Amino acid sequence: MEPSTKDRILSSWQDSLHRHGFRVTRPRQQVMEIITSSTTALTPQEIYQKSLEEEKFPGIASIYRTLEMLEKLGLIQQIHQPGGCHGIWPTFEGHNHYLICRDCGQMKVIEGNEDITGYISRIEDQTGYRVDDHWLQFFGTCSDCLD
Amino acid sequence: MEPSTKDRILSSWQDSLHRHGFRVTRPRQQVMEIITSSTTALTPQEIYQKSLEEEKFPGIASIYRTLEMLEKLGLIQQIHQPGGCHGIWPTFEGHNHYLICRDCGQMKVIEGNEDITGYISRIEDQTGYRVDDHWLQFFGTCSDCLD
DNA sequence: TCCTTATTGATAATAATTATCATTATCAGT
DNA sequence: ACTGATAATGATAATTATTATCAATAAGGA
Ligand SMILES: [Zn+2]
Ligand SMILES: [Zn+2]
Ligand SMILES: [Zn+2]
Ligand SMILES: [Zn+2]
Repeated sequence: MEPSTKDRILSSWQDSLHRHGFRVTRPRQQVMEIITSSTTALTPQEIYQKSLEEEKFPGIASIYRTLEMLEKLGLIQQIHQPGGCHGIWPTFEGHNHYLICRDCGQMKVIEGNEDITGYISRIEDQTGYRVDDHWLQFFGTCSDCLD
Repeated sequence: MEPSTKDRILSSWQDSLHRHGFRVTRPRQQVMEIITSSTTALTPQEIYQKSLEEEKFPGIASIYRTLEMLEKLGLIQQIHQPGGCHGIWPTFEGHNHYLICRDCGQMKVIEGNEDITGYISRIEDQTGYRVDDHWLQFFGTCSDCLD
C-alpha cells in the first residue's frame, strides 16, 4: 500500500517542522490533517469548526498559531476569492494558478506554465512598472456541480 | 474646462444612486470622493481615517453602509492582494486586470483584452470545470518606487 | 524515564464589523 | 421656497474575528 498524495504532503510538512525545531503536537497534526484533507480553501474559523468534530480538539488560539507557523514555513498560503476571502491552501512547487468552483468552493491547482511574457512586457512598456509576479485564478462550475 | 475622469465617475455614480432611489447625502459624497481620488485600493478603515481630515466627517457606520450600497450597485469591488487583503476599487466597464505596486500600493487598471481562450479551454478539458470568469493580477514595482 | 522548555488551553484584550434607534436632512410634491 | 414623509445618519451597543497573556501540559533529546 503506497502512500497517498495527502500522506506525502503531511509527512513532508512534519519533516519541515522538525527541521525548523518545531514540535509535532496533536493540535498541529489535527490542523494539518484538516487542511490537507479539504477540497476547498478553508478559513481559520472553518478549520476550527471541523476540528470540533473530533474527540479532542485544539483551542481556537492553537489553530491561529499553527496557521501562522505553516505560513511562515511557506507550507500554506491564503487564497482569495470573491465573497468569502482568505481561504487556506497548501503551497505547491513552482508557479501555480487556481480554479475554483463558485458553487461548492472545490479547488484545483493548475501548473502555471502558460506563456504570458509578451503580455507582461507590453504592460511594463505601457505603465513603467516592473512586473515580478502575478496571480491568475479561474472561476466557474466544477463537474460535480454541473449536473 | 472639461470634466476630469474622476468628475465623470462621480457624476455617473450620483446618477446611479438617484436612479435606484438612493439619496445623495454628504457622507456618501465624502466616501465616493475619497474612493475616486485614491491611487490605491483602500480598506473601510483607511477610508474612515482619510475622512477624519475633513471638517465634518461621517460616522464609521456610514462608511460601511455606503460601501455596501456601492458594491450592491456594482460601482465598486474588492481588490485582493498578498498581505493586506480587501481594498476598495471602482469597477470599470468590461473585463479588466490589475497591476499593483508592492511598495506603495499604487494600482493601474489594464484592459483585459489578451486572448487566453485557448488556455481556458485546455483547463476545461483537463478538469471538467466550466470556466466563466477569471482574475489576473500583476504585482511589481511602479515607476515612482523604482528610483 | 526524566528534564527542559516549547506549546497548549483558557481567557482577557484588541480590532473590525454589524445592529439598534432616536434624531436629522434629502428631495418629491406642492 | 416650503413642507412632510421617510431614508439616512451618528452614537453606541452588540457581535465576531484575531491576538496577547500566563499557568499548566506534553514533546522529544539525554
Ligand atoms: Zn482577498
Ligand atoms: Zn462545485
Ligand atoms: Zn501564471
Ligand atoms: Zn509604487
